[in-house]
Amino acid sequence: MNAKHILIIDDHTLFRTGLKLILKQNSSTLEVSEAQSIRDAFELSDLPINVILLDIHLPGINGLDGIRLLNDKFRNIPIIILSASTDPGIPSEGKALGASGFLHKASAADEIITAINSVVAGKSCWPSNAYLSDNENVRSLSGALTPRQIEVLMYLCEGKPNKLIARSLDMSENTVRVHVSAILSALGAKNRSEAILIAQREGLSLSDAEG
Amino acid sequence: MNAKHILIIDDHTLFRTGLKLILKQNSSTLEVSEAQSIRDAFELSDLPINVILLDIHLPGINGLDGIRLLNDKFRNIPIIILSASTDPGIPSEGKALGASGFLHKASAADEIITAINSVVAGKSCWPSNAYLSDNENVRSLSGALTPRQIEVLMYLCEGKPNKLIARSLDMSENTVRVHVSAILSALGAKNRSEAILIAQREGLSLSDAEG
DNA sequence: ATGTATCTAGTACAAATGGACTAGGCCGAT
DNA sequence: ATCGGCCTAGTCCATTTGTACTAGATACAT
Repeated sequence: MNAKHILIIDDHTLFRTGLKLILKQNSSTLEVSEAQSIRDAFELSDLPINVILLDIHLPGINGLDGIRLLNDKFRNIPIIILSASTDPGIPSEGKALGASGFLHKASAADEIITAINSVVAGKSCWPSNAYLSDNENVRSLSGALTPRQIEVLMYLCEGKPNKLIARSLDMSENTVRVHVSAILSALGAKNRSEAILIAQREGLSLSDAEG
Repeated sequence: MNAKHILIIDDHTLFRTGLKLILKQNSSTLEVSEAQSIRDAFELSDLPINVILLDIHLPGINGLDGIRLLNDKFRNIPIIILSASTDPGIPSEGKALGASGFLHKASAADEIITAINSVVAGKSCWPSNAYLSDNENVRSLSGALTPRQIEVLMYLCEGKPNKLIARSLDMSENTVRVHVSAILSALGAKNRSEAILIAQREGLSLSDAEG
C-alpha cells in the first residue's frame, strides 16, 4: 500500500478513529479523511481521494443510496462497502448500484488492506456469494425521490431549518419548501420530524411502487 | 490511564482491532483482550480484567442479557455498554441490569478513555448526566430533564406535533410548548428536529417516566 | 415539436413552532 | 411558613413550517 488518500464514511466516530489507525499502521504515507454522512462527504469532493470506504447504516441517506451520489460527486472513485449487516443481499445490491467491493465489519484488519489494494488496482472485491441477483430487486430511493430532493433530505436529517438549507444548497428558501413538501408527501410524513424518523427507519430504501 | 487490563466484547473484528489501537495509543502499559461473543468472553474469566467494554448486538446472547452473566463470571468488574443503536431505552436498561456506563459508538476516542477512567475509579458514566457536567451555565437544572419533560420528549421523538402531545398527555397545547422549550434549551437543540437527533444519540434515559 | 419531468422561485395563506413574559397551585425541604 | 422547583396555562409576538397555487428554464425522450 503506497501513498493513497482514503475517505472513510461512517457515523461512528470510534470506528472511524480505529480504522484510521489500522490503515495508518500499514502505510505511514497514507492520507485518511473522515466523514460521518454522505452529505458530510460531499464537502470533501475536491480532495484527491483514491478509495472510499462506505458504511451502509448512516444517518440521513444510507450507504446504498449514497453510492450513486458519491459516484457522481467523486468522479467514479472506487467505493468499498463496509457493513455490519449479515443481509446477503447487500453486496449484490451494492454491485448493481456501482460499488467496487464489499467487506463485512467482522473482517480482519489485513482483509481491508487487501481489498483497498485490489480496487485501487482497478479490480473489484466481492464475497464469493455476491454474483447472484445482478440488477434485480434493487431497493433504492433513487426512484422515489429526485436528486435534488435527496440533497434536501440530507440536511433535513441533520435537523437543519429551511433557511440554512437554502443557504447551503444555494437556492431560495421557497424552493426548499417546495422540495420539503414533495419529500413529505413522498415519504408519507406529516411533518419534517416524521420525515427524519421515516428516513432513518426505512434507511431511505423505500423505493419502488408503494403509493 | 495507568496499567489496566481491558476486555473488548464485540463481534466486529475491524472494530475491535481499531478500538484496541485507540486504547493502546493512550497507554502503552495497557493490556487488551478481545472476545467476539459472551461465550467467548467466559473463557477469559481467569484474566485480571479491570473493565469490560460490551457491545449490545452480539451473535448468540446479546449484550444486555450478557451483563448479568458477566457480572457473575467476572466478579462484578465494571461493564461499559458500547452501542451503535439509537434506542433510547438501552442505557437505562443497562443500568438496571448492572452495567456501570454507556457509550455510543458515535462518541469520540477521548470519551471512551474518560469513561474507562471513571468506572475504574468506581464512578459510573451515563449519558443523561452529560448535560450537567460540561456546561456550567445550564440554568438551574438539577437534573437533565424533569419527568414531565421526558414524557413530552418521548412523543417528540415520535414526530408528534404539539397538538397531539397535548391530547395524549391531557394538557394544554400551551403547556406542551413550555415543556418543549425547556427541552430544547436543556439539550442545546435549536429546534425539535435537532432535539430528536440529540435524544437519539445521547440515549436519554426515557424509561423512568414510562407512559 | 411536443410532452414530461425537474428545478427554480414567486405570491398568498394557514398552521405550527418557539420565545418572553405573568401567574396560580402543589409539594417537599429548610 | 417560606422558599424553590415543577406543572400548569394564559397572553403576545416573531419565526418557521407547510400547502396551494402560477410560471419560466432546462433537459430529455418520443
